[in-house]
Amino acid sequence: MAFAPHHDLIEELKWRGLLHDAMPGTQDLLNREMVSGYVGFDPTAESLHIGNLVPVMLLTHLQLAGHRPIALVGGATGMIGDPSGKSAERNLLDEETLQRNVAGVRKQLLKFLNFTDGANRAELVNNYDWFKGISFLQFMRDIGKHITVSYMMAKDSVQNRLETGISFTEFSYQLVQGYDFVHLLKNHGCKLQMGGSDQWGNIVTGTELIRRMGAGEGFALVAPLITKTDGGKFGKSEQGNVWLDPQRTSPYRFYQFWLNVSDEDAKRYIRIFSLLSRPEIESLQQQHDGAPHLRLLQKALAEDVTVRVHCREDLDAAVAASEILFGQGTEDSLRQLSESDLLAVFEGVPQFHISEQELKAGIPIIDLLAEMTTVFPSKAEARKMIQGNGVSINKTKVAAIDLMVNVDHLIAGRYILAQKGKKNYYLLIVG
RNA sequence: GGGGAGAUACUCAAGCGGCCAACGAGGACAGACUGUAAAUCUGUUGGUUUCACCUUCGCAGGUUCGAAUCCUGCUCUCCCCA
Repeated sequence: MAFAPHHDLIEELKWRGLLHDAMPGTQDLLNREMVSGYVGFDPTAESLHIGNLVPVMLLTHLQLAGHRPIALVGGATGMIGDPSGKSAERNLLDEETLQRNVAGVRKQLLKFLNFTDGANRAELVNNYDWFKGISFLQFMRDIGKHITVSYMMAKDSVQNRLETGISFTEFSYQLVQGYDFVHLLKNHGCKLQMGGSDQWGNIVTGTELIRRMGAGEGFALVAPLITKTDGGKFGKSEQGNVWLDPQRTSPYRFYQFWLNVSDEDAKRYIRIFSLLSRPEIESLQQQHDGAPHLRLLQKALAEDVTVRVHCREDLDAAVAASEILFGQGTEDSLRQLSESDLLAVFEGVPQFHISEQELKAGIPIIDLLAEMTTVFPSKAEARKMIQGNGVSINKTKVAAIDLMVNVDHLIAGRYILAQKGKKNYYLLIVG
């Protein structure tokens, strides 16, 4: 039976801004047969972060086009360390951490693809499974023999490290990753490797190894590095990395991250990170240009990504929280919330506990924010911020520096909402 | 081994005996304007019991009424010659 892709993947990726480069022949291959393609994920942490979402999207689009995605967790490569983009040798992760990371990443990847139905159902593999049976000598003889040192030296990832130093371990990395490709081609019929553009060098070593080992032909496709228009690094918020793990980055913060993207970035990101169709996106963009203050693009983007990474309920809660915190929220509307609603809204917000005794006596605002809690690192800073009109209690600006906070400020009997600037909330709980 | 230069707050970078908690730039945070955007403007960017006091200028001592600034030793970095 002749294979027909659901659509031209390369064209789709191009339009979405997800295509940086592809090896010649890749497009033909994709339009000719059902292709298995893989992406590798390094278990450098227990959770993926939103930067990893880009290669995840490549797999997702691969599957949507009717091809078969393979997600690889680098249990073996993670033991070596990829020198790409690193300016210095890294410490090796201990095995226990590595195990935990592999398990964490694995679990997250399962969410994004269809692993159960259809001929093109996804597959999840761990390269440790095939590397654990290969001895060092075997590797040197069977694999290392095919690639020359000068070939390996020519890679940017290695070149950039010649001055500062690179261990043999990291130098060898590309061979290890390269062999993954050979293995997947032989055992899973996987002809395509995808990844971020920083992986191009490693991927090409793989296709080269395939050719020289006479294993057939490998193809490659990489996505561009995601940037921010203002030059900052993508994927960082004030709180640091934006993780997929709700324990590390709450769904609320996650949602807020996308909602806060600039107009320029939103136009690019919605193509890259959402699964909305081209007509939907184009229509949204048009509406957005007509009424930019409504931020339809950001909302659609945030909604789509939050639902896929977390779930519909988490999105609803995040939207509700955002509504209260940034909408027409006033002290009155806050006071009308029930305790359970309040807790739901502030689930992802940092919380502090304070004693009822002290509150009854009244606590100077400065002490409350800098001493009893760590909203501010020092009293001086708290004082300056209050004087600069940057602090609110229960959505009401603190005007007096010597404000005494007492039981009258409690909401729902035991909460106080402290706010630093416009976007930073803290929930103080009595008891 | 010989000679030279340097180490200042998140980063870069002034200061070279008192006017220095330390110019300036970047970054970060906040305020105003907006749209929880961008740009722009403004403020803050050691601590405290804040009109004053205390701890900071690689580390340890010393000179001096007084040191980031001068002297001695130590540690580290960079450059030149062997």
